Amino acid sequence: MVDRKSLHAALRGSGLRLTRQRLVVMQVLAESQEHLDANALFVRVQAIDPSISLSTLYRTLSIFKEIGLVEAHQLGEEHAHFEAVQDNPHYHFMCTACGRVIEFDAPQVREAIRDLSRREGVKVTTSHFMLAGWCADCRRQGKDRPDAN
Amino acid sequence: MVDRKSLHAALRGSGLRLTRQRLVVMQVLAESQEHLDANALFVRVQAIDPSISLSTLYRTLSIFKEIGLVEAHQLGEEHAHFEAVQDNPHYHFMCTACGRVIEFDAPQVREAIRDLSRREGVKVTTSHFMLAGWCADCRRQGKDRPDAN
DNA sequence: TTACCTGCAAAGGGTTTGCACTTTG
DNA sequence: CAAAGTGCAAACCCTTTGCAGGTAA
Repeated sequence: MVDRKSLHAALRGSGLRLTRQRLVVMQVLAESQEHLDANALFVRVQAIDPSISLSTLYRTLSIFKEIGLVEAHQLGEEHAHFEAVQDNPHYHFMCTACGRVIEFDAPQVREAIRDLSRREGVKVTTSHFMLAGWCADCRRQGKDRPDAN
Repeated sequence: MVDRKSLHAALRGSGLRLTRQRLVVMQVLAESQEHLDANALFVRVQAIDPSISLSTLYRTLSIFKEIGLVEAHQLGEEHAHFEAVQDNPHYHFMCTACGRVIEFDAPQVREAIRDLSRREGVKVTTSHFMLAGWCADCRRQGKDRPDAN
């Protein structure tokens, strides 16, 4: 979803236009494997085109979210982080000591969704599964045992 | 955790005091089965004691969260909602059409956490699993098929 | 008595919006 | 050309904080 053509198509489908600004935002999203917040994205966007404003970034992210091109996460109870949508569903673990994010897949989550859908008759369209704790490195350094200091 | 005594004990354990305000907040939390945001809690708190301020409510929620008496959730990408901690872990489904929240348990989630911990060597301390979509009622009313209108 | 806690009002920080101008299709 | 999009600055909203006066233990 980096190329101009498919982005153009995705937007046109909702009566939206492809602008220079939206192309830049999508490019930045596609290039960032990390999960960036609006500010971090803004820095990268401005590196490409300093004339693009923060409001436009927010408006663009909101639109991309609506048409399913990006997802927003609330990592570690903080403010929103954004990520370009990928093929395989995946989830996040965040280390509360060092901030590292581990992406992982969990087929059990899909099972749980199927169970609930069957039991309650609901139709699930969005799922968030987010873990936090200590990563292996920080545990090794004893950061999970504050008493040991 | 409604009674004065155990709340007092829980607070004392962290060098905190039991005040009139904290007792009222805990009472409101314990009485609300729903998941209320700070404002909704504030209304109920004020119904009991109009002199309690919003800042105190926030400070109290923050303290209760720290000592593990309440949990905060980000339902439907909105702002924080609070809930008194219960015995059995449970998760939430929110209907995007009518706002109804269904609580459910999902043992698979615990499996997924075990898997990740084993695979990555992490220690999970917090887990959020949140689903959204259409509830059975709203599906019946065709709200999941906007095209059908 | 002395930390700790409170209410108030003001500040904070991320996000949204009104407006006049520009640009896409 | 009409409708949609943009930059700017101000507004918004939820939440946090400084402070001077209370209050639990």
